[in-house]
Amino acid sequence: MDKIELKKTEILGTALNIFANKGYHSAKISDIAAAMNMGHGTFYRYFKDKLDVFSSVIDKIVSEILTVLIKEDPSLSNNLNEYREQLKRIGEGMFKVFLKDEKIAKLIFYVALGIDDQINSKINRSFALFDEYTEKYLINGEKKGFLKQNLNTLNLSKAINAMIFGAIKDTLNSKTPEETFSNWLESISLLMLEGMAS
Amino acid sequence: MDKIELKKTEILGTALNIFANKGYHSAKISDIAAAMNMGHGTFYRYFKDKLDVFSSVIDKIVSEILTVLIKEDPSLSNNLNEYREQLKRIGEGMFKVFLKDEKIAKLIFYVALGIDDQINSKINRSFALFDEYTEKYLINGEKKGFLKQNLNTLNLSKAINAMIFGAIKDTLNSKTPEETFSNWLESISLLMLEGMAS
Amino acid sequence: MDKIELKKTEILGTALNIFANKGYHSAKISDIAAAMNMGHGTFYRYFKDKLDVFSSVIDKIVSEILTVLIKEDPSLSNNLNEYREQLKRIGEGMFKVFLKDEKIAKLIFYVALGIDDQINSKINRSFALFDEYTEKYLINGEKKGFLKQNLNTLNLSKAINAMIFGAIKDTLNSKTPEETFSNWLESISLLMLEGMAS
Amino acid sequence: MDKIELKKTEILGTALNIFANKGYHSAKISDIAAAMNMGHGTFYRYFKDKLDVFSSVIDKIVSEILTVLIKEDPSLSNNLNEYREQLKRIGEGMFKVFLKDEKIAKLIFYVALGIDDQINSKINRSFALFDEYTEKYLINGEKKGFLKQNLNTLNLSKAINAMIFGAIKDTLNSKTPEETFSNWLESISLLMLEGMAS
DNA sequence: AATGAATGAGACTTCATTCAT
DNA sequence: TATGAATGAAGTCTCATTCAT
Repeated sequence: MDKIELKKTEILGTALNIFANKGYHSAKISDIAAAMNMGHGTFYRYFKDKLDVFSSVIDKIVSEILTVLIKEDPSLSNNLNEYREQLKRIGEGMFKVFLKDEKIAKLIFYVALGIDDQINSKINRSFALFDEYTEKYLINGEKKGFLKQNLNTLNLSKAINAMIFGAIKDTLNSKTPEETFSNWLESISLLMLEGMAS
Repeated sequence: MDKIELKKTEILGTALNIFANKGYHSAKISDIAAAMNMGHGTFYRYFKDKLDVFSSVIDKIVSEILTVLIKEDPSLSNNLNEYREQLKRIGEGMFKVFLKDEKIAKLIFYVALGIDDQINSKINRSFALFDEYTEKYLINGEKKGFLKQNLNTLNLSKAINAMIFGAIKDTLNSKTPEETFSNWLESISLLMLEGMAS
Repeated sequence: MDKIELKKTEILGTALNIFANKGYHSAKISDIAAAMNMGHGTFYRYFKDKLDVFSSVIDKIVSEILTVLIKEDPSLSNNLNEYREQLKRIGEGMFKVFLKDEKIAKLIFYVALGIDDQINSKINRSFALFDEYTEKYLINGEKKGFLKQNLNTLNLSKAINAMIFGAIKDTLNSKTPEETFSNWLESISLLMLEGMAS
Repeated sequence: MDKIELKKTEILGTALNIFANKGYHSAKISDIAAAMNMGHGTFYRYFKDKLDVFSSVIDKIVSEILTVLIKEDPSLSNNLNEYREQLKRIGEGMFKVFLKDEKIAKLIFYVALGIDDQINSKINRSFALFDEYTEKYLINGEKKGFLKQNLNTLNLSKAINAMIFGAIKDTLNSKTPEETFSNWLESISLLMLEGMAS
């Protein structure tokens, strides 16, 4: 990574913080530059304009998340118990990515929405990727026989991810994030596997 | 409703459209005024400032949603089949509110986020109300015995609502909204009641 | 005085208060109308525009002051002692006019300045009248022999009036107006008659 | 003085002219910017807002006046003749400050009044300083014996300053300022020292 | 005669972006 | 390469004045 790439990365980190704290419109280029201890004109040597940094911040976040996601092999689990374990691991991974630095979740779930159509579809595409990935687990479970057959796997994946993202948003506002998230995981697990019917 | 109240309502409707189309920051007061065929100074006879209209738009939406929600009596269903029917009715109610005019969903789920702390907490409070309301159904099911006992009803309600809101957002982007939403409902229903485990 | 004249007078009184409290630019026509319990459109039936009321308020004040001034006959006093008495009476008259309703002084000495050239010259002309009137006393004193001969009466009148207006302004800001004003009168009297040289 | 300080000073000079010509409310930021041949956004790099420049203009004027005032030592004169000479010098100093650039007097005596409470008290405080300074001369004269004993020095100082400021205002409107001011000084001197009584 | 809804000119202020140094 | 002074488009809001009722 050359010097320029290095500086860009540094700016992205700073910008992420500022955007998460202030929102897109209230964050000023000069805020970012000031936080970097550089003249705000210098900013434009590294990014075309404000939307360019923001877009890059989103890119970086999405790719980080996908990196974590990909670590786990969807075809690993062979029975319900192993799947339960796997779910727990995935959940913990998500927790680490999103909540270790809550700025990331704030950006993806709040700040990035409604700024620009390009950003919108970028985020939608990422969520679609998440959905596809989750689906792989369901397909594995179907194949291995520990999940029901003929599930509408894509739809179910979307529903599961909706719960996961709900968990993350709720945890963001919680004063006891670890506990909150763990409660969510339990509920999600119950709904996914046994359902609530007696 | 007197003349002023009437005009305010009319402005609110127009503002909802403009905000949904352009987002909060890109929507100009003069856009709203132009769409109403009135001078932009006139706007300020009816609302204190930009945030005031926006806030009022949100209020109106939330109250409309709650009105629909309250129509259904949570203690109505006595067994799983009746509950399934009820779920379907609720889903269709939501569908009508949010998707009849997709602007409403766009505003609540995209535009309103991250503008202002007051707006944020207003929306959070509404979501909390939705959660409480959903919980009533679960408690009824527990009491009547067609749902498992000792469920963590609040957490489960949040998870269920996360799915419902996920359904709405997904449907917003869909080209065949009715079908999309109906698929979602089926998946939600499966997860809620039986789960996916074989 | 017909009905219209009556209403105009009433508005002038109200306007005087509002202008004195808020200053010319911060006082709104609607403030005046509201204080009169009338629609602000009605205002324009009685006065051409904002400057018109303000100008009329000034006119009214000036004419009131002149009325008080003229009451005293400059040629009344025949010796220094009578003149001293007369000075005291004049001072008390000023005190009554300006300080009974301190709004009047505030308007003339603060609010009215720098609004408009026409207003400026109107006020300057009034002050010139005061000067001329004061001069009559000096001329009388000269003639009667209790003042020095060959005084530059006009200049001295201006200087004396400057002190009197200084007294009024200072008294405006004082917490013990009566005492403050009486101290001023004493000093003015000393300077006018004996001077400070030992 | 660095570059920024230099530019601020330049703007202050321009602003003084514009405010004196148009008055506070009619003077637009864009007037100042145009007179400086700069974009009106540039103005805000140097001053927070309109009131900020105005306040700074006043500060500058007051400090200039005080500088002139302090030059003369109140304890310098030892007898009436020396005091007369001194009075003349002070008068000429004032004349130079205020009337060399009549804008200054216009601002202090007309424009600055009634804009803002902070400005008001700033100006009142300056006038109080003038009074205190004038009082020092009287006290010196009392001590040296060429003025009467037991004078109410503060009150007399206020009265004297009122005459001086009256002189300045009158001179502002005069077509022969030097002559007008010199006439005033003579009258003031007469009143201060001998009085008019025969 | 009285009203007050409507108007829009006009002023302030912000901040992304440019560019000369 | 870095800077930060300069810019001006753009948007919010106010309020004197008009005019239809």
